[in-house]
Amino acid sequence: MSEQKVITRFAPSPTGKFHVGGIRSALYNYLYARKYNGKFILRCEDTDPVRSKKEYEDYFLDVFKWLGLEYDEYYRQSERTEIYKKYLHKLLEEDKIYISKEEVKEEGQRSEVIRFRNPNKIVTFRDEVLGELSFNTTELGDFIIARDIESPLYHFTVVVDDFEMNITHIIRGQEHVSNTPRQILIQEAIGAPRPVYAHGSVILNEERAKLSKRDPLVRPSLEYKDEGYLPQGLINFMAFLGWNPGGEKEIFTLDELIQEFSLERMQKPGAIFNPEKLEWVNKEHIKLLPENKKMEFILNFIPDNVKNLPEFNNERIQKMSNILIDRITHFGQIKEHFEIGEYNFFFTEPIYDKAKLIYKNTTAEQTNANINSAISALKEIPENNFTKENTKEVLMKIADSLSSRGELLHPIRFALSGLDKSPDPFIISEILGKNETLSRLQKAL
RNA sequence: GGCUCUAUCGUCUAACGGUUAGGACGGAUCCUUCUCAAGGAUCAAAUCAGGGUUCGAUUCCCUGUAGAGUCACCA
Repeated sequence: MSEQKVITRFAPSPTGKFHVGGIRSALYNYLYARKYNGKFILRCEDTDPVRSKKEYEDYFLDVFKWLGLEYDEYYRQSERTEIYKKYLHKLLEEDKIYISKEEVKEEGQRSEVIRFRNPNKIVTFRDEVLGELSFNTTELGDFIIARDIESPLYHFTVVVDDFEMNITHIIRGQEHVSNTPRQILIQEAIGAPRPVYAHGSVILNEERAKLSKRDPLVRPSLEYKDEGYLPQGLINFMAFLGWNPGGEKEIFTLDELIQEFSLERMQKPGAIFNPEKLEWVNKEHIKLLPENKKMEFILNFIPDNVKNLPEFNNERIQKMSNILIDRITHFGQIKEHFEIGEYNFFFTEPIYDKAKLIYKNTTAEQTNANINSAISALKEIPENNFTKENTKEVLMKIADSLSSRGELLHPIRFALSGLDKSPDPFIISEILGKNETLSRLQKAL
């Protein structure tokens, strides 16, 4: 017997902006399908006409595009009414479902719905992460599977579609375990085979509650894009929420995740979404970026008013790339840093309080003398060799001869940046270049 | 409340009967150029409790406790 091809699916409903929590299930299904050279199907579950919106469908489509999770097939349930109808008719004929008269208690309720004739049995199924699970379906009663023949409900459409699309593995969160027995009942009624189930851990917030829509943590996925997170960072982080490959390596590319992913290593206990860890993972992926990619991101996040500063130019940004990136965990922070003026001194002469040039309890005369000796030492360095290594060498020689290095280093750095906190004077002078450095030091005198 | 599931540092987790219970994030301390950042080093930090089973339990079983999920004419 030949191996059955793996087919997985992810089925979001377009009733809100697709949030990060959902990414993990999508990812697991994607990884599993790719690992076994199977198919990954994306299905838009838009059977609820009042809550489903086209804009939300476009939204999750954009998320998949951004994350680079490619799907092999795409379906919209709202376009499959005829298929569901066919099954509904068949089950009606077989008396496995029936049209039920209802007492109308609330506005909007129908006087007639379609109910499933519950065989009231014990349903037992094997879950790849939870083991064997058993439910008495009697308590479910004759649950409703369609409003009417034209409008089937979730449990029914899911089962029909999974059957029609030959889904072999259903990987989802444990919030769905209690849905499983009734879906199995429907499967048995339409004669569908039972797929492999794998119910992963629930993603929790800091309060240990399931991520809910109004949780500040479950932001719409694209906000992460807008804030300069890397898809590979978010993917790596989400993959590790409730799964891990066992080793000590933590930073994985998408391809590596495909290689490593396995159902057996999915976790049972709920996993708390820890934003700080995301920051770290994302930063690790930033470090992995090639230089030109880093530049691209940096440039995208520099505010326009900075780009209009007198000495702004891309070459200078290129030189600043390391100090910019050292200070961030996602690129949006570059924008923040520029917005509060952190780096303006690189493109325009700083304005500062002269008194602050003086280090601790040194005198103005000493400070002047120190700056002067720095100037003459710096002048010796050729313009085309004005590197941080060279400036460091000459400046440190002077600094070490003083009673404390700060007597020299502080006024130099401050004269260059005008800031209490800034990168070190060596890298600043390299970025500024010999002329600008000397001129700012001169001015400080 | 019913049903179902879960339980290792604060967090994500490793250890699938035998380890000084490992790693990472975060935290603390120190070092590395005055400051900031990055980097390096070191430290603190856990097997929910009680019973079994076993020569031996984080690991298997039971009870308790705690937590989570779910109980729609939503998905």
